[in-house]
Amino acid sequence: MAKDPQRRTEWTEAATDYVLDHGLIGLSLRPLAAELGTSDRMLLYHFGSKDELVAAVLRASNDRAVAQLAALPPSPDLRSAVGDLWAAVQAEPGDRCTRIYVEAAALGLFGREPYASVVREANAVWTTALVTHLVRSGVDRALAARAADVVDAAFMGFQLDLPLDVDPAARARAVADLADAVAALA
Amino acid sequence: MAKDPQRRTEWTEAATDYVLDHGLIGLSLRPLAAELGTSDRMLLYHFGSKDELVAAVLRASNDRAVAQLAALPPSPDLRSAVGDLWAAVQAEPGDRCTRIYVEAAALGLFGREPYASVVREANAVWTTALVTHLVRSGVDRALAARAADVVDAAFMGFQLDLPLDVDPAARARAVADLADAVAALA
DNA sequence: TCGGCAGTGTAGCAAGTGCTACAGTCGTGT
DNA sequence: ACACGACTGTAGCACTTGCTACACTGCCGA
Repeated sequence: MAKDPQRRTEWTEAATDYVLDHGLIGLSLRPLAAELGTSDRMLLYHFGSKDELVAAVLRASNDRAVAQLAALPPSPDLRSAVGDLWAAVQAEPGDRCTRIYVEAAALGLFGREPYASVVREANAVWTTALVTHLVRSGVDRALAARAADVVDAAFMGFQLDLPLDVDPAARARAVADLADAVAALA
Repeated sequence: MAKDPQRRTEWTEAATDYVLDHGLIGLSLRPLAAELGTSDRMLLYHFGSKDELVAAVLRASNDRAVAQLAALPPSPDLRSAVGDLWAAVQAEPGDRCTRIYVEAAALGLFGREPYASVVREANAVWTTALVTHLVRSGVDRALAARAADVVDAAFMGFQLDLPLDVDPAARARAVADLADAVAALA
């Protein structure tokens, strides 16, 4: 489809930045192309279709988020690992990746492609990253897998509420409660 | 704006059914109007704008979901209350209301109106309903409020993963884990 | 009887969508 | 020198979007 992989990867990164800023749901090729200094024509030429562009962007965004998790130093125990993970998820610049993931998941809620498929991939990779961090923090692998499922779900829920600007203290307490609760699974 | 409140409420309910079936994100007036046996012209006349229509639909959807929660008989304790709540959230027809809520929250992620405002309202009402059920189930009010925050977030996360058709047994285990974890907060 | 007004149908607008047809410009291999 | 293929700019297509202008109907009060 595309012959210049260099240009394609450059544009994928730039497009990811753009989407992270402007959101995924209303995404349209022409404004994006203008920001990249090109035209919708060129984006379609190099990516084949908007769907392929979106898929590439979502994968890139997910890669960034996972990389940020992987860079996290091990935590002393499960309880503090939950807090550390939330801090990592909330930290620039990965926080916006999670936001995009949530948008993609919403778009895939009714099975629409390519969102559903890409979200399925991304979710698997993301959950693995969570488990890996827990294991690195000394948590038993089986427990880590179970804890990760609960923690992942709760994180996504917190992320959905973020623009509601709930009291930050309340959110911090909720995260602490989550950590305590999950730690009690041991 | 609209002079015939009867017609407006009828259409609100019918439009809610339609949105519950087809999703909120790609919603367009003309197909919706066709399904209701009218025209986009009429919808705009009676609702004023698409945004007002959407707001009405979201409120109606949320009302339904909350009603389903309110109809739930009290649970014996906090732990089983979490399981019962999840069963209620998952049960027809309220499950689709949660899905729409997730879509609306995603649409409001970047502050876009009317989604952000309506989601803020809906979230408050929904959380209150969760707390109410927990209190009715004999949970201390302060604990119920904290548990509800964690449970709510986790539920939304589970909802996001639903179309990924994760292993049902794994999901059941995750819900059970959540219940155990939250119960440990006591 | 008549005027006004709520309600409705028809048609259309301006804007934006993803995508494509066509023509051109390069650099490169023969 | 020439042809070929990769790449790109211009223009446009067919379609959808929310919304509106205009004309018309019917009912209700004066």
